Amino acid sequence: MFSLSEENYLKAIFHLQRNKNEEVSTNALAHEMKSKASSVTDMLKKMADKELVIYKKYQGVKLSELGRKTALEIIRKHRLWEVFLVEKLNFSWDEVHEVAEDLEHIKSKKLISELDEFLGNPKRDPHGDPIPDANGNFLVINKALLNQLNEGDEGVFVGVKDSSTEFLQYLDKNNIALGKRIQVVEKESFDSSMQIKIENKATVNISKQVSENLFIKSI
Amino acid sequence: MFSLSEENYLKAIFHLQRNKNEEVSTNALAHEMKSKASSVTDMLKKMADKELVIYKKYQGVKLSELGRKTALEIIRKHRLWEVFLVEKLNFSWDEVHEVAEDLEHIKSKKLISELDEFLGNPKRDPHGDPIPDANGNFLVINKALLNQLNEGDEGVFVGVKDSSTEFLQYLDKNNIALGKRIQVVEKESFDSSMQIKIENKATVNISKQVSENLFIKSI
DNA sequence: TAAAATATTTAGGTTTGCCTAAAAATATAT
DNA sequence: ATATATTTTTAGGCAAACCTAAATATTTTA
Ligand SMILES: [Mn+2]
Ligand SMILES: [Mn+2]
Ligand SMILES: [Mn+2]
Ligand SMILES: [Mn+2]
Repeated sequence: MFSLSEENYLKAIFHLQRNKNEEVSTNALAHEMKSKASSVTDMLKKMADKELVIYKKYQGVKLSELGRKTALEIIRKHRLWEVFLVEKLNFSWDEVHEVAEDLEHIKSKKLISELDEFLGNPKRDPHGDPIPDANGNFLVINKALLNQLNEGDEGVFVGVKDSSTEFLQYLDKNNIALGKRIQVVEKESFDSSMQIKIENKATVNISKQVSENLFIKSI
Repeated sequence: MFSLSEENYLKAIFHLQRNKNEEVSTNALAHEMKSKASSVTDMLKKMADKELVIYKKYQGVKLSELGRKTALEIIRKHRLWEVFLVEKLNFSWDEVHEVAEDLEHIKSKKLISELDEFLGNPKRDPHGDPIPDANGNFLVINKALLNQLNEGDEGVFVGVKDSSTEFLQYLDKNNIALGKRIQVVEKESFDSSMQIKIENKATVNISKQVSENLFIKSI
């Protein structure tokens, strides 16, 4: 249906749009795609012709309904494969992204619906991100970034914003795993670092860079 | 490492070479790749530069050691994915080929070694073809095509030569499945058709086209 | 063994998805 | 409001993997 490159553009635009309906800039997209602005302009013209995106010169781009639907299909596949790799093939959560990046482009309706069922219709991937169903619907959970909580607040760690290998390995090392209960013990206004308690046991000090990449669901 | 197209060429050359060390002709390869002779000549020059093949103008082509090793890696992946699809995702043996054709190009050492283990290190794929191990070694079984047997001979059905959807579905319909014992009841010299007995029960009449595509291991 | 048939290669294009450099539009600062 | 900086687009190219048509080699046949 669509080329590998088109699919990757769709995903990138989707992620840059976030929930909002905002336009995405050529430069932002070039950065996300690790490519050049001129290449992006090229591609956006082609994708607009195919009605995958709404693009107006100098005005940025957003996904059309078709584009959004297609992006969600790819994200569904990406996240299902990540679950497969972790649950069935002993991958750790910091190893799955690269491989899923390729697997997400395999085109077979049956493959993905059977995989979904084989995995027990999981609702979230190993990083806590929601897995869209076959119609593109997914659960939006009420979560906040840890750095927005106040002293004494507590909640459950439900997702990461940054899912780079380095960050995930840092979390492993500090025993910060999905599903664990986290309490803000102290906030240092000077550098925005935080002291947190994990599962009422270990107390760790984390930098602003860490706390602004952890999603917490309040309880 | 190598492009999707290069990998498909390697596999095609491997299959056309069969066990023999014979040269493969440009035309044969074009036919196998569903492409044109001129495109094949183009590609062979590039692949020879990369030392994947040994190619001499007008003389045909064969795989280098590197080419053979790489081809076997792709075949290993193809067949492991086929097993996965049949054993874990409820695909039937006539549905797996197309999807495996794409999955075989995913590049991850860990993925394939873990998949192998997850599947219990299978030795054959759903069509009876041997699965090479990580070093490219595989079992060669002593088998013959059914049409080469004589009246009264018997053996076990261990593989198909033609693995097209149509042929596999024909076999399903006639209850001819891998592992079943087959006995030649009668051979019609006129049209080379055969009457065979399956598991000492059903007697079926099969055409030459069928019998020359079934591999039998004598017992 | 020479003509005819067939197979293979070369020449010259196309499309996709990239690139650099230059031009044009938009945004920011004075 | 104008000058400057930044962003975006256009122009012109490139490599991969195809294609058709024409040229050349090889094989077959008479
Ligand atoms: Mn991708
Ligand atoms: Mn993920
Ligand atoms: Mn393939
Ligand atoms: Mn097979």
